[in-house]
Amino acid sequence: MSQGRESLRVAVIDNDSGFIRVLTNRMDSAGWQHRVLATAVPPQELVAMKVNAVVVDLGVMGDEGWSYLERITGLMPDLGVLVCASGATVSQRVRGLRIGADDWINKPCHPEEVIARIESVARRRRRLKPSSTVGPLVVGEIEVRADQFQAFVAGQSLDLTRREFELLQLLAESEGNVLERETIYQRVWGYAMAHGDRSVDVFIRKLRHKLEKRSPGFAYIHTHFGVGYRFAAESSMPSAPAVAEEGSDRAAPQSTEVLSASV
Amino acid sequence: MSQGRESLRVAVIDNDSGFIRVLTNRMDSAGWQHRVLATAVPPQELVAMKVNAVVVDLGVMGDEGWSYLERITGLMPDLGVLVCASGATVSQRVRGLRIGADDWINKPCHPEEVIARIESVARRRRRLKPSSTVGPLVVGEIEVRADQFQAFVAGQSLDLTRREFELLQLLAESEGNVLERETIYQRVWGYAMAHGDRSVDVFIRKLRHKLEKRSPGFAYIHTHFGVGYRFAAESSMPSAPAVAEEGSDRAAPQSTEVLSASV
DNA sequence: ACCTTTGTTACCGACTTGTGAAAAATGGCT
DNA sequence: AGCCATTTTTCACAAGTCGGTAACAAAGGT
Repeated sequence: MSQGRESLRVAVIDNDSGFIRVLTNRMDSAGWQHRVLATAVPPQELVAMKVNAVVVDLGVMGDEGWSYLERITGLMPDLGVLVCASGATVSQRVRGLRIGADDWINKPCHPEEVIARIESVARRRRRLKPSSTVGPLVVGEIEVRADQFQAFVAGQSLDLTRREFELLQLLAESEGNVLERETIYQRVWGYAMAHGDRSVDVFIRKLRHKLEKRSPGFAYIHTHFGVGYRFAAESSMPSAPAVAEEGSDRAAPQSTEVLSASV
Repeated sequence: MSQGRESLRVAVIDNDSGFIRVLTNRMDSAGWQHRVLATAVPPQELVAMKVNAVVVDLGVMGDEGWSYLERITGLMPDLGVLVCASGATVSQRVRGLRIGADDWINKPCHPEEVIARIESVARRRRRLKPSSTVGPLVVGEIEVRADQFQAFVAGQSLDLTRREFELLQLLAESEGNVLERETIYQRVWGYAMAHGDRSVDVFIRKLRHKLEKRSPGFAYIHTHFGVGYRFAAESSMPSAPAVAEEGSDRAAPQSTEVLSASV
């Protein structure tokens, strides 16, 4: 499992240009995605950005600062909040932490410490909910559920083994794209594919078989000769129209019809 | 506004008597349970104390400090760790945070701020609490009662031991989801699972046995080879009608609407 | 035609899990 | 303290399952 150093998404709410410049530099070299905001934004917007943590200087908001802090910590308990303010007293820091901030560091401060504290806060937050963030993935009639390590068609399990599931998950995630064998092997097996290794082909066959069993009438895995494989739900019925993408409503081959609700 | 201020359990590893006196005073008035240790104790002992957080002065351990810190953060990812040391440099603080400390505050510091930071570090507990406050948990024929540390079928106790109950409770709470052994061990035993440890398997067997005794005709614990276990009440009778749950059939997806168009 | 790439099947060894029992630890009791 | 009953952990072995390899067939490309 190569979960370790995942790139964080961080929002910075501050207008101290010097501080921002050096901080964004550090975040860049750490490979983090970041967004700088000169002023407070509505909490909804922070949600939409899907950030793991937010660094905020309460100074930019004046008296609103406290209530803003309270709002985002109350609304988004999973968000890491690091307050980074100039010349705050002990009682101010205590107040901020009590309200829900995860950490507080006074300026002037070393950017490396800010980075380390963001990491720490994000690490702590992530321990909370490791899995529930990933919603089920739907392609054609297939539903891939990471929390179950399984895929389903109309509620019926495909009985995939671990490797089979991981392969299907990778394919489903990159729906529509052609993946070369080397890429697939690298991402599912975790290391480079030896020359002449046929494991990918064999597992593709196993997957095809199980997909066909539970969802006949669709072809999911398409071979691109000399290149690799592409995953896409296509009707294999000669007379039926092509795709089964979301939104396409048509008569099902069997007696059961599957409607996919949202993206 | 701090509602369910359940008393935290905190261990303090330090020998600075003045600091300790004033800190324990504050913890007492906050209603926390605490234990002061003049020297480092084996991580297992911290596990046994079931503390939510530990405050540690790396000074008391000399060079061992770093490795000790590394050990406890590695072994107990859920433990809040607040380092509280005298005159640490930025790079030392960064190193500590990187190793896994949740926070670092330099002495001399105001005890109220230490209290607030401990709270902040331990705040993740809030999430799990509400589940225990709600009524007993029912899955299939099984009723799990957290207030009694027992589970029942038709009013009959399963005679679970403490560990058995905790394991069953965890499984029942995450009904339908596959839990990996490492996760189970981490959440029931409280620290990281050693490689090759079979305790989870053994207790799963014990649970299965007791569940089978009191509730035959149902299969509750399902093995996912190479992954872990999933808890769900499924009728083991071939012809018998299904579950006493809201979903009428097997592990069913929630995000997909299945419409049967049969005549 | 020729060679290369992919499909398909069967099999064996390695690893995972089930199972019972012994050993160790825990906790109460006198 | 020592003793006993219960619980937890560890161990060894049995039973299963899966993954990767090899070997051959089929299909695609030149």
